[in-house]
Amino acid sequence: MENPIIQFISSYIELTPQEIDIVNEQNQIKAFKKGTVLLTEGAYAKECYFILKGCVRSYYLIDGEERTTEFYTENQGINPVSYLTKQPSEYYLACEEDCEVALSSAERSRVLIEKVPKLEALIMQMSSQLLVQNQVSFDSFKNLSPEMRYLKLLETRPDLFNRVPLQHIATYLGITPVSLSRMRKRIKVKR
Amino acid sequence: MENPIIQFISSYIELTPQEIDIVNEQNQIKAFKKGTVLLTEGAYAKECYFILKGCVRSYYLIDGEERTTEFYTENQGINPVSYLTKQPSEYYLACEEDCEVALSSAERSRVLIEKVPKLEALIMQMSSQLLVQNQVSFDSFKNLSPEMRYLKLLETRPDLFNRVPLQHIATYLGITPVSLSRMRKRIKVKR
DNA sequence: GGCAAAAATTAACAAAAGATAATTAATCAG
DNA sequence: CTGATTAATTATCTTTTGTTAATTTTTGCC
Repeated sequence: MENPIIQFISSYIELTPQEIDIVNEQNQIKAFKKGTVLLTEGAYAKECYFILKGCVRSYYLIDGEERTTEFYTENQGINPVSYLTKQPSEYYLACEEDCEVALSSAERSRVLIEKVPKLEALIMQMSSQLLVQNQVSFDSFKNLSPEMRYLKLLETRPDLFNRVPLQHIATYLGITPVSLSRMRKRIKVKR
Repeated sequence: MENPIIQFISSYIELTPQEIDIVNEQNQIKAFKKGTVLLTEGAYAKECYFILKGCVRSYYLIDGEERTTEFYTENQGINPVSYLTKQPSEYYLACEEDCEVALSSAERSRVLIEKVPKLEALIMQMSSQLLVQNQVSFDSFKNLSPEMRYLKLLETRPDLFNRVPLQHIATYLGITPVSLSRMRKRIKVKR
């Protein structure tokens, strides 16, 4: 059975057996226990991630409160802003479940692209795709009410509700946990 | 006096006179009157833009209401989602002022990169920068209240308030024009 | 299994936003 | 300059969210 990264790459471009070996060589996989903090506010992100298994949450700490901005799950990549800008991170990354994560660094990405040049096109494509996704998400967030955001999340990522505490989903939706709880009750009564 | 695109590129990488000529050749500049719609919902964006002068607004039409998602002004690039995905656009692009805009297309970008390969690195860098900006904007939007978003916009882009109607700023901030008007009054009274 | 900690819900009240309608102000074309 | 159109404000009322605190439920650990 092939590893998930090769599977992922192969769904975009064809890799020769030699190239698969190279990718696997450059590949570092680590396991993290639930609760592990991968990145802290103020720290410099030295690595980017690709989730093989589990769930990682990004959040800001504002007035002592955690404000969730994203949940990353299987087959999602994390390019911390701090990793891209080389500035101290403004947010945290923490494992919400036991995780298996593939790690890469600027240095290792460089080597990998050097050895398998056609990966560069894929990376550019993914980067553009990431931008699109982010933009679409932002637009959708702005265009929807909290209640519609909640209902949409229920449809698009129902698994999240069994994987992370509701309070984190609340701040992800841009509301307080109390408000989410109230909203859920309201919705139940409606039908 | 050099044209703004050359100036812009030169602030990142060094261009030889020959390269400047090539860039200028591939460069198409158009003027649009205020009110011109550059992209319509359902249409396929064939071009991307770089604003030399003026202001372009992106907005969705939802239940007959315009919901502004971005204001693009001088030295900002516009990569419509539709341009990147080759899918019909979900939003509109319209000139809020008389504009001067540099246009590019997939074909022309390809030729340009072929002739000036070092531009590819710049484009990748800008793409990554765009992703960062978008992510930071989204996070900030989610972490701030409408009032704080308004105050922040006043600080970071005060020019907008003299360039576009408040109603569009309102939907950009994620609230209704009526609510913005009320908020402005509230803030005045406070001090 | 039972205890402690964390999470979720509920209640009550204040603050802000949405909706609708009416009024005032500003803009623009002839 | 003026009338017409568009934008902005104000008022009123409803709905939703924020805040704080108390209570119930769930989770995790020994």
